[in-house]
Amino acid sequence: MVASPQNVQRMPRAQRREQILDAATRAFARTGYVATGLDGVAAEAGVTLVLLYRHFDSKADLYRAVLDRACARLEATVGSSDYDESSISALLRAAADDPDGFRLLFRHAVREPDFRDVVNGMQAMSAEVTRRELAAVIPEGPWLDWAVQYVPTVTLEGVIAWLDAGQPDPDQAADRIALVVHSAIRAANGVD
Amino acid sequence: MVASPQNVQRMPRAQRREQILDAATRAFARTGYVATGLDGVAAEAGVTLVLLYRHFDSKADLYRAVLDRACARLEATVGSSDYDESSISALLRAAADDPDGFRLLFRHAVREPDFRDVVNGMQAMSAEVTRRELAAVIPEGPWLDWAVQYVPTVTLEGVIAWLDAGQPDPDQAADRIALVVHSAIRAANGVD
DNA sequence: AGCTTTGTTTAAGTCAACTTATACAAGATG
DNA sequence: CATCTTGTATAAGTTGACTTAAACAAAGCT
Repeated sequence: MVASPQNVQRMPRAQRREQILDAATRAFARTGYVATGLDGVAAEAGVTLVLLYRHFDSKADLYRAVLDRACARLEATVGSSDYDESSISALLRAAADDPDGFRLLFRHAVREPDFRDVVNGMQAMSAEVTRRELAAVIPEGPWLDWAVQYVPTVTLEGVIAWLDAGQPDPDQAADRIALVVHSAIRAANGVD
Repeated sequence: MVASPQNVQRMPRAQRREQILDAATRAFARTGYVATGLDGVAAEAGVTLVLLYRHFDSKADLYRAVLDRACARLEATVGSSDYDESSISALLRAAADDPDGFRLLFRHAVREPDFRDVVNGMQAMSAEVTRRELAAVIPEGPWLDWAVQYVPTVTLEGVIAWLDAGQPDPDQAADRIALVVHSAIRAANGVD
């Protein structure tokens, strides 16, 4: 005989799916894809492991769904805007709206070869756009390469540090991160 | 009957150990602890899987040895110096001396809870020293927290980007990273 | 009331990666 | 030459995590 489950939280399918995605985002944001077990995800969501498989075909499928949603949210807030002043504000807004997703994308997903393709929609922003913008200001050579890698990192890490610091005044934050970014661009052109 | 191995590279035990550590550092630097298989490490070292176990008790043991050596090298070059101008030069020198170890420590090991303790000898540098230095310049509050996390990251990512850019002129690099670091500190105090 | 949907429990299957065991080949050394 | 050390090859044991299956309970809708 099977014990009868008390206090089961029933939910329409779509809503449950979202709730699982929320929990999975939190869980994966802590330790990334490989090191995070589905046990942990299920526990975080407060449901059974089996239920996960009623909503997603596999671990990879779930992870892709998590990343896709995080990407979609990010792009909805940031858009394909050029890499100008306002885009830092937009990034801060996006990070505040979905902190776990933001951290997941930029602390883990970017270094997971199997899923890099999902983030490529934004590596366009991060790499190609940046290079085009920077190439107009920095002469060809190793220091341009340096800046192309460094500037996005400085931006994103500034945002993440802002999240971790408790999200003080977003407008100030945008100005301050912009200051650092500009100094990085100036640095790539030589100190003097 | 067993095929006779041709062209076996014999080596004194200590030297083989170092060679394995080199290969393991490269392998782990690519994908971190969990996602890197001992198969891959053995292949990278050009030896058999079984031989790994003649030198190290387990995967965790091997990884610890790799991290310990990378830490030791880093500390030998950087020392427990204060966080002043010269320490950026020292970091660049250390990174150039052991690029794979450097990347392994600061892109992977810092986010692997099971092995964080190994890196703690330098989280002293990264966290405590930094906080003391910054607390003298930045008023208590969320922006101090922001800077305490952001400044070390800006420093280390600057170094890694420099590695990836082909290590152009170390002296220039030190000046340029210092410029960005100082601008981050200034930013934490407000833009104006 | 009866059917569908959502959920649980329990159990078992699969598979990759870590780990250990055994036997053999060949250089180094006294 | 005898022996120790370094190395390979092959096979099997172990474990943890992903995955599937089956049976049952209860909420919700028609």
